Amino acid sequence: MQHPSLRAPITAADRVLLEIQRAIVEGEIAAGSKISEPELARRFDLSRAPLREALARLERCHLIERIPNAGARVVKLSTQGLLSLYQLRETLEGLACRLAAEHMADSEIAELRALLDQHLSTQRVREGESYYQEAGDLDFHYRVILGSKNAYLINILCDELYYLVRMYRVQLGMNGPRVSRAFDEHKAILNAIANRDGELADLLMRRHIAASRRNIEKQLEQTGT
Amino acid sequence: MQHPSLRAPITAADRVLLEIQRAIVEGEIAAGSKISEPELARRFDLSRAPLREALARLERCHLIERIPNAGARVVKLSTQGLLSLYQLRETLEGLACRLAAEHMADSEIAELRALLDQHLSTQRVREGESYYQEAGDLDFHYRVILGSKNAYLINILCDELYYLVRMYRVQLGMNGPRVSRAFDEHKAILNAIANRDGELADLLMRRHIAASRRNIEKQLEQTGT
DNA sequence: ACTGCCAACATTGTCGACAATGTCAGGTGT
DNA sequence: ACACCTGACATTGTCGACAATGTTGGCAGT
Repeated sequence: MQHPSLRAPITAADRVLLEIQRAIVEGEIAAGSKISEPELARRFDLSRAPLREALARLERCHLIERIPNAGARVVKLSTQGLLSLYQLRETLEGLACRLAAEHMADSEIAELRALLDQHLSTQRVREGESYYQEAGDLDFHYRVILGSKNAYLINILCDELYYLVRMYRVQLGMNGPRVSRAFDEHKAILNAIANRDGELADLLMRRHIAASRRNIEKQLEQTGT
Repeated sequence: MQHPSLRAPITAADRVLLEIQRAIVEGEIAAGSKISEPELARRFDLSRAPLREALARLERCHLIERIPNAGARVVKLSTQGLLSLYQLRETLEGLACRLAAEHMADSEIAELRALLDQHLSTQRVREGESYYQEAGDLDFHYRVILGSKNAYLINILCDELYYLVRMYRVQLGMNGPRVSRAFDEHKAILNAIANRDGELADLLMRRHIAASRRNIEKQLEQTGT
């Protein structure tokens, strides 16, 4: 019940999992395409045993769907799926914020504030360079989630849902939008947490994610169904 | 992304998964005890490959915890864990209720009402026989969750969290409490859903689960840490 | 020409053995 | 007596091969 990056020993299954996760999230393995165990085993030069272990975990984070005796497919992105995913995110990250306002140590809050200031400056320097914003946004959300101190909540958001979130953002080209707006919203959320106002932090986070959802929905409609 | 009971082909890993799940939930395999792959393989008379597949899914529903190269242990019940679990349940099932009020078909609502009436009568007949209450309560919650029509939400609650919920209830001997109260609360929730009042249904479900949590917490404090 | 059956193929599920890692008891040195 | 090292043991991770299941193309019958 801890974040996988913390688990010390790295096995072959772990390595191939990270590679396939990245490949799927970035679209290198196309959404909706079939997964062939023998093919992937050759490609990554290992046996099917650790590969199947990796596939089990990919299913856990909703990146693939398996049917017994029939194989696995990469998930397809859809408006319906995006809506379901963000409905959950709004509720869960709202809860995370409320709990973070109760449980985060003062030192953690200070670090988070420092992080935001740092992001702000790098963002001004590299105007338009959106990768930093993307990574920075994730970093902020991760810290708040971890601040909730609820192991199940952390597991669900960080290990099971966020890879999918990233997949939607990357594959729909969510590169440089909402930059300054998002920063302001992050700042407001942080202030609410610092004031130990869980209710407000909850509300602000839900709005923040709802805005993000509308942003992606717009993009998805333009791109096609 | 569907409830496992719907997946047609049943493999050896599926069978042993169900058996071990039951054994852990009912305490036949003690909480906190170490899991030995060779031992379980002998006990269920199969090879370690499908067993490891089953263990991967047990980890997914938080019944065991694995450490690479070191083995797996059955989870230990704790007040902290119970609190974390129920914090999540309150929020998630509240959301499920709100969505169910929006998405459940009239026919589904009618079936749910029939189910409640049936439970009420059997409960009156078999006063004190708590198994039916336990099963009936789960049945009610499952139907509401499924009524949300949110695949991710359904997956998290039914496949990842509810085995643990049952484990707490069974091992703490939550057999016959809160019977009539719970029925009334279910009825009120159903009415809110039938009236398409998602906000009220959300609130009532949260209260219902909070009451259940306090009930179990009391039991846990009496039993020990 | 179309439908239904059938056989050959490819893929997934399972198995037993080997390699790598972790654990623990016993011994040694201080 | 205590801490550390060491080596034998047990367990987990990985591998290649076999069995079971699903899929696909071709053939026969209507």
